[in-house]
Amino acid sequence: MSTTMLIGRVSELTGATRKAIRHYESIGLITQPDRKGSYRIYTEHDVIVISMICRAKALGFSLSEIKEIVAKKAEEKKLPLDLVYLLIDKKISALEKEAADILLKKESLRQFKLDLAKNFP
Amino acid sequence: MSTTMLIGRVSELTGATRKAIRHYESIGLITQPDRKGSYRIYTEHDVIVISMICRAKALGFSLSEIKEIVAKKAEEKKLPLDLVYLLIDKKISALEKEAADILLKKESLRQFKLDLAKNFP
DNA sequence: CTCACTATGACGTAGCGTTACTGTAT
DNA sequence: CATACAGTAACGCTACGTCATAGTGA
Repeated sequence: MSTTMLIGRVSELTGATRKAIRHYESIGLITQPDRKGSYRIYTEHDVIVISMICRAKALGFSLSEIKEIVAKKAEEKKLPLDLVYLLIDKKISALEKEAADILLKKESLRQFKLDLAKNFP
Repeated sequence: MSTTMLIGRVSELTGATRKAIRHYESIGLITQPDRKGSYRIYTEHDVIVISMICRAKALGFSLSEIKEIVAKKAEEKKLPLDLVYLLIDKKISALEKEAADILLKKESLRQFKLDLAKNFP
């Protein structure tokens, strides 16, 4: 028999807020849990799933990207490694572009400051 | 007498879309222009202001930050240099933090990929 | 009449946060 | 009765994009 818990406990264990957890449910990212009366009842498996969602989010994946992976995993009954690798590589490329943009912005800002200092002494 | 123009021309000159220009007006970032019938009439000064908004946005400033500067400028009747410098420095610091976070994420992604390859051979 | 431009207004986006009010009792 | 936690619904946020519909005439 597995341990079950209410949403508050899941929130504590995963770091996701109760609101976030309900949100994931509302967009179909996680399955609708059983209810005890009106209260949602979660299992340890739910905790694992939600924890992985949090981890993926921290790595920069959007909920729709995560949903895409979850959907394909359910369909193929195993983690779609090719898709995951693809998304990771795309994410890394995007991050590299972001980093380059940040450098450019920093330089622009420094220059802008110098311009101001020169024009408004 | 100064040149006047309709919103489409302003859009061409500044790079801001017509929708964006109306949006700036709706949030009070730019003043309401005169109308010829129902059409908004802009001056060259408006073009300058909107261009600067675009530039500030490209540097990473939010519309509310820009509005803050514009408001104080109107109040003091000159560019609030101290505020501008402060915002620029804050922006640079934020960018540096972003850059550091990006490096961390990239490393995490690479590690995650290695973990996957190891656990799903 | 048509073309090109303009106007308003409402809904959509991402990912929840924040009330606001009500129901439940592991 | 009070407390702590659960529930739903709805608006807020950022900066516009995207229709839909209608008016104008540089």
